[in-house]
Amino acid sequence: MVTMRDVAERANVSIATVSFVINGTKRVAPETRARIEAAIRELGYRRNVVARALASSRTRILALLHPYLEARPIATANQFLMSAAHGARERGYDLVLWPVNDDEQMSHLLAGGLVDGALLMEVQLRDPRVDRLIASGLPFALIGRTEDEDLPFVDMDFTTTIDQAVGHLRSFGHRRIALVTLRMRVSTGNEPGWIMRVKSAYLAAMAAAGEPPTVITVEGTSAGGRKAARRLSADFPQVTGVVVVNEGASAGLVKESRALGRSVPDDLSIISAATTAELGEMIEPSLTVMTAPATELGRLGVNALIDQLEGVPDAPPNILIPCTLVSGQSVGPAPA
Amino acid sequence: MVTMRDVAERANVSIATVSFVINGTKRVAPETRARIEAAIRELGYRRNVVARALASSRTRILALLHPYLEARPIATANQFLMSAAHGARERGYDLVLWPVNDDEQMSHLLAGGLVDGALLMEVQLRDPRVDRLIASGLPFALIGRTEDEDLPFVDMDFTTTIDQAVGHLRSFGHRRIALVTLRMRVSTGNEPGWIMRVKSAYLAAMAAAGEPPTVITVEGTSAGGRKAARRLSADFPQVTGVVVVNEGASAGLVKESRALGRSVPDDLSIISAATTAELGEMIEPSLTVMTAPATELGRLGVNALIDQLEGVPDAPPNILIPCTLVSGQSVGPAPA
DNA sequence: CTGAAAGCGCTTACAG
DNA sequence: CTGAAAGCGCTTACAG
Repeated sequence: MVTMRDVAERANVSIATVSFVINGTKRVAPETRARIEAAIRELGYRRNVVARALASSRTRILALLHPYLEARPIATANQFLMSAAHGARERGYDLVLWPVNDDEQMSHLLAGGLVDGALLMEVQLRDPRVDRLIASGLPFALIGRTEDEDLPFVDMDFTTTIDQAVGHLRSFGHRRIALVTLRMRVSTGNEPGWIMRVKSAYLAAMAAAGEPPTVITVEGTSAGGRKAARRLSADFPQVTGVVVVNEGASAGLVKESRALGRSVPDDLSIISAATTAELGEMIEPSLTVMTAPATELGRLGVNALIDQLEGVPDAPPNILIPCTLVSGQSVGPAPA
Repeated sequence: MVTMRDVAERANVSIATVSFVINGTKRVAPETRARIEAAIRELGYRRNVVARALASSRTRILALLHPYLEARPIATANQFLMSAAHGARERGYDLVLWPVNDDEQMSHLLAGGLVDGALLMEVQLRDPRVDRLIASGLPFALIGRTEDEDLPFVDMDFTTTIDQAVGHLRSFGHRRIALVTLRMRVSTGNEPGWIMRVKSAYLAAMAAAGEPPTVITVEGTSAGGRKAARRLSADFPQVTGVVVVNEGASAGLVKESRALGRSVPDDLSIISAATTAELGEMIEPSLTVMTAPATELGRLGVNALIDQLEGVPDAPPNILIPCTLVSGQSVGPAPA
C-alpha cells in the first residue's frame, strides 16, 4: 500500500504539504505542487479514507436508511437512492444504503462514528429513529415529516398531488371518488407520516368538492389491492373514481376490479399517485399515474444534509414537491 | 464522545485490557471483566469503528456493488441485499449497498481502505470491475460468473432452471417454445454473464427436445416486452410457449400478446424465470414464475466472501442454485 | 492476567 | 510557503 509518506519522500516534501495539495486546504507553491502531483500519479497514490476520517473526525460517508426494503415494492426508492448518491458525490461524499432494522443496529451505526450524517426515508409520525438520531447528535435530514414539522425535511406535496388527482378525475365527470392507501401492521403513530397526510389532503379535497369521502386502507401487495377492489365493489358501488396511493396494491386493484366485471376505465377510473411511470405501464390497462418526484427529493434531501454538515448559512427552507401527472388508459369519463 | 480511555480510567485498567474484553481477544480475569463491562454500561460506551478500522486494518464493512440500479426493475436485487446484509451481520460485518457507476468511483472505493471486501452483482462475461478488483487485491465474491469460472462465485443454476421451465411447458404439450431474454446496450462480452448462460441452456434444452429454438432479446422494460410480443406474433406464430428471463419485460409481453388477440394461456403459455412471485401476481393473468433464489444466494455470497476474509480453510466450493417453480395462470395446455 | 508503548495513515494547529 | 509534531481512538505484539 502506498501511503502519503511514500509520496512525500518521492517529492521531497513533508507529508503535511502532500496533505495540503490533496485537500487544497492551503496555498502551495506551483512547483512544489507539480512535484507532488507527479509523485501521486507515478505511485498511483490514493488517500486512505479511514485514516483521513480518524484524523479529521469526518468520514464523508452518508447513510441512507430505509426500513421497509423487504416488505414492499420500492420502485421509487431506487430512484431516490441513485439521485441522492449522485448529489452526494458531486459534493465529495459517498452515500450508501445501510440496511438497519432494529435498535441495536441503529446504535451501532450512530455511535460507530462511521457516517457523518443520515438520510431517513419513510419517516413515521412519531419516529423512534428520529429520537435516536437527535439523541446521538448525528446530523440528519428527513425524507418525509414527523408529527411536528420543526426538523429539516423534504417531502412530497401531498395536498397539491391529491388535489390534482381528484381534480383530474372530476374533470372527467367523476363525483364519488375513493382513496385507496396503505395499511401498516404497526401501532398508530408508527406509520409513515405520508399516510396521514394523504388522507387529510383527500378528505379536504372531497370536502371542498362537497362529496362524501371513502377511504380504504390495505396492505401494499397485490393481495391488498384485490381486497380493496372487492370492498369497493361490494360496499361502495357508487364510487366511479379511485385515487390509489399504494404502490404495491395498484396492480391487484385493477386486476380484481376487472375480474369482478368492472371495466377500467369504463366502469371505474383509477389514478395511482406516488409511483413510477414504468410501474404503471406494467399494468393492463396502463395506469394513469402521478410519478413521485424521487429524483428531485433525492437531490434536495442530500443537499440539505450536506448544507447542514458544512454549516452553509442560507440552507434552503423545507421543500415540498408534488407528483407529476402522466396519463395512461385507466381514467375515462364517468359512467352515465 | 466517550472513548476507551474513559472506560479504562473508570474501571482502573489499561485501555489494552478494555480492548481485550470488548473483542474477546484475550483471557481477562472475571472480576476485571465485570468491572470493565460495568464501566461500559454506565458510560454508554461504543467502540469507534473508524479507529478500530485504522488500527486493525479491517473495517468489517462489505460493499455490495450493483451496476444497473437505475436502469431496470430489480425486485430480486432487494431480496438479495437484505439477505446478504442479515448474513453479514450474523458474522459481525456490515454490508452496505454502494452505488458505483464508473471507474473513478470504483478506484475510490477500492483504494480508500473503507471496505474489507466486495460482493459483485450482475457480473459480466468480461467484467472490467473484476479486473480492477483483482488488481486492487481487495477480496471479493461474485454473484454470477465471468467467462472463466475460476473465481469465487455463487450463481443461479440456469441449466436446471431452463430445463424445468421448458419441461413444464412441454408437459402441457407445448413443442414450439421461445426464449425471451435481455438485450443490453453494451458491447459483446460486457453483458451480464447470465444472458449467455440462459441462451445456452435454452438451446441445449431445445436440442434435446428435438425442437427448433427461437430466441428474442429485448430491453428489460414494458416497451421491450411489447416488442417481443409483436415479434412473436408476426414472425413466430407457431410458438405456443414462452420462457421469459427478463424481469422487466414480462408484463409488457403479456399485455401486448393479449392486445394482439392472443389469449394467455389459451393461445400462448408464458413462464417467467428468475423473478419474484409478487411481480408475477401483478400481471394479468398471474404469471407462472420461477422465483430467483435471491435469499439463498445472498447468504451464500456473503458467507463465501467472509470465509475468504477470515481464511476459513474449507470454504465451500462454488454453488449453483436453481429457481423454484410457482404456478400461476399463465401456463395451460398447448392449443390443438 | 495486565500494562506500557508503538503504530495504523492521515489532518491540523503551530512555528518559522 | 513549508515542516515538525501532536493527535484522532483504537489494536497488538511484547514484556512482565
